[in-house]
Amino acid sequence: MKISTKGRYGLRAMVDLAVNSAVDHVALKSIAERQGISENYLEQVFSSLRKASLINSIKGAQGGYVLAKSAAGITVGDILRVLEGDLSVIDDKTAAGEQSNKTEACIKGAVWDSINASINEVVDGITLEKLVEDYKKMTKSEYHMFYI
Amino acid sequence: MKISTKGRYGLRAMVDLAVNSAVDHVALKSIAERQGISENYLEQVFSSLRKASLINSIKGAQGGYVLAKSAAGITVGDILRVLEGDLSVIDDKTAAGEQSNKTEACIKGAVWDSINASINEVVDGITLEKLVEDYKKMTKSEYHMFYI
DNA sequence: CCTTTTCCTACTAATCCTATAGGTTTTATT
DNA sequence: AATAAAACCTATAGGATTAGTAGGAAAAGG
Repeated sequence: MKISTKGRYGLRAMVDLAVNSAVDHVALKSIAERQGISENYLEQVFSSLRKASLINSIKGAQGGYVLAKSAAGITVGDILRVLEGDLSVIDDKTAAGEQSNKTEACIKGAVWDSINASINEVVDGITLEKLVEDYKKMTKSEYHMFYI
Repeated sequence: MKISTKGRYGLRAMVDLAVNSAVDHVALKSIAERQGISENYLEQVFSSLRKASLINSIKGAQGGYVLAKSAAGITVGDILRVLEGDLSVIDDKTAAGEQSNKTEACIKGAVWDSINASINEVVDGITLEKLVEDYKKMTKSEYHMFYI
């Protein structure tokens, strides 16, 4: 029932990228440093995100990454599904295999399907843009707290 | 992001127990047979459920298990928390360790906390009694479909 | 007693997670 | 053209977790 580091790091990196790639593309190294994530490991995460067309890469020296579309058009669900696989609490194969059991079938209908639906509703309702706004508010308010 | 066999088997076994212990207590062996679960493995599951006071045991020959309280007083959340640990998608230690990271802190507030809340809302809103009713309806309707 | 059943603990094979390591290719800059 | 910076790719490995297996100890009914 846990989200792995791939999902957590990936989401953080996407927020970081959205915040920092507003002007220009961003090298993975700088994201890894800011977020305290191993460069090699983050590469694997970005590889998945790129193949899923959530980010684009510019190769070669002075290359880097940018969002493939606007932050408003990318949801947390889009990101997590790429990195965690589908977000249902029971995987489809297991469900299909045990569907012949009446007890399991009835639990699936009442419990698993409801949990899945509610998780998807949450993650599909939060855009990267929203997270960027939250982040900016947070850093802005800390600035005031410090200087006033 | 998956619920393990402990949670799935445990929930099935609890529904089975609720259905079959209405009259008398039930031997683990019979539940294991009906549900197609290894007896030894189900023992470990029941050990946890007993220690959490969700079921009571009668030791010795002709012994067995019964629900510790009415099916209406036991929720899916009660059962899953015993068998899966807490149902949050990020465990507390991880969250605390990375809380100093501003990006992570803002993701936690907007994403992880929301997912956790929605999962808990679902599982705490479904009682074992509800599942038993569903199960009975299901078997009843199959009976009609077959004979009419 | 003897059998049934709960209760307890140790072990293991397999899988998944979390990286690490090191190389290849592409491209801007000098 | 050479160099360096960066993306891109693949293999491997240690550790943790999962999903069970195995076998015996203790309790209680007949």
